[in-house]
Amino acid sequence: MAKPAKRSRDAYHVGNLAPQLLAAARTLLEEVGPTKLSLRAVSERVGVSATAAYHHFQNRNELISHLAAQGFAELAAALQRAYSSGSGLDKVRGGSLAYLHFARSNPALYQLMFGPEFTDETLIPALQRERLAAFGELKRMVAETLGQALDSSDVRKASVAAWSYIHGLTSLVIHGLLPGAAGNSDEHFVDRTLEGFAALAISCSPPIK
Amino acid sequence: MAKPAKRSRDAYHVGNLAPQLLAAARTLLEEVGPTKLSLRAVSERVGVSATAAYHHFQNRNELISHLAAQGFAELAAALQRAYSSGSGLDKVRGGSLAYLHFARSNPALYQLMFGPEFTDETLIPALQRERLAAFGELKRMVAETLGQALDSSDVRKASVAAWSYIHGLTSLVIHGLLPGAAGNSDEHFVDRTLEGFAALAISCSPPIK
DNA sequence: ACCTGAACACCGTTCAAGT
DNA sequence: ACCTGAACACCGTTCAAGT
Repeated sequence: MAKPAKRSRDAYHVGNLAPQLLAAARTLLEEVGPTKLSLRAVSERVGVSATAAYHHFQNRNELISHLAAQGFAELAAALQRAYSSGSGLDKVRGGSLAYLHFARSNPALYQLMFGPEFTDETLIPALQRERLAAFGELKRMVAETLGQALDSSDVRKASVAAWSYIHGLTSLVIHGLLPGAAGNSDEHFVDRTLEGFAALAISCSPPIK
Repeated sequence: MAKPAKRSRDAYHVGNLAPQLLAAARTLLEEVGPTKLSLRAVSERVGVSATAAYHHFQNRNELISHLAAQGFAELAAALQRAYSSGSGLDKVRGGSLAYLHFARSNPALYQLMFGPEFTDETLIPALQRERLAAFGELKRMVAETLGQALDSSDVRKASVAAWSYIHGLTSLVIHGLLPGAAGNSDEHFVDRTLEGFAALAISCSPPIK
């Protein structure tokens, strides 16, 4: 709320610098984009020296890892809120809308979450955990629409399929690869692609004898 | 083939520096990843001053734009080669395999192609053109499996759906978000997700009366 | 026309020193 | 324990000067 005024001289020790840095990074992220988020700019915005962050995070990667973890936690929560008791299609549509809406509301964060900085196996525990939690939420939805156990083979396969679809659509929309990506509603994209899948499913299923 | 030996003093003018820079950038890209590809490192590898590139490209963004354009052109070619005259499912499977195989063979390039550097509308013509050409190839495949005209509404919707699916799957595999992403074959991922969609389609279609 | 070198404004990161 | 300042090795980019 308040502007990030210069820290007064007597507040040499901050006490809660880590969360302040994360908050500043979060807003800066959406301002400058995922590739141009710099530790120095974050520190300056908080009003602290350029190297202060190193007493709370190992390096830039650990800072943005926490940002990404935060993003997955919020995505999981959004999916949970989207719980729908309608038909199978209603559940899939509801979840897809919640997913796409979260990403379009936090485009830079979403790009960061699936960005190239976290490809290797050296993920911090928080990121690994929240990522799994978000995917777990998706699996729960799929299990319900299929009416099968959470750990069944069908649910695992269908969950990866559903995640591929909604992540792919989201990614294309956010990066502006779809014509009119800016002007159209979440419902527009989700409903049209769902119709597209239905058409493909009919053409791909072997003719019923 | 040959090592990028130091340019001899008499070759002050190179003549074809632009393609040399692109070639060096392409190999460096896969070595260091899409975010850490630096103009200076590319120039050094070619054996030219750090600022020479600015006589052939406006800036770093234009250089990597050409790289991305190259990537989309190769992706389009790969999809074209994957032409399959089998059933609808065969066509979708063949195209998906070609797509995923291209991306897994050029992971950093694929990440660059869909990276955050090209979100705005200021795309260079080459990139816009090749991107459209690649998507056109995908549309052609979808039109054939649906048995409908290239510009029909069904084909447009199903094409975005298909692109969402395969881009999403590819992205998840490449970024290592899927368990065992490294060890499994292209066929494994494509066949399993295709089965997953089939299961979802059955649960989502309204009960046949 | 094509390339270089010095210069500027940035980065991430380290380390000794301050409070 | 927590933070700063100077320092190092990098960046992208500009601009005057060299060939």
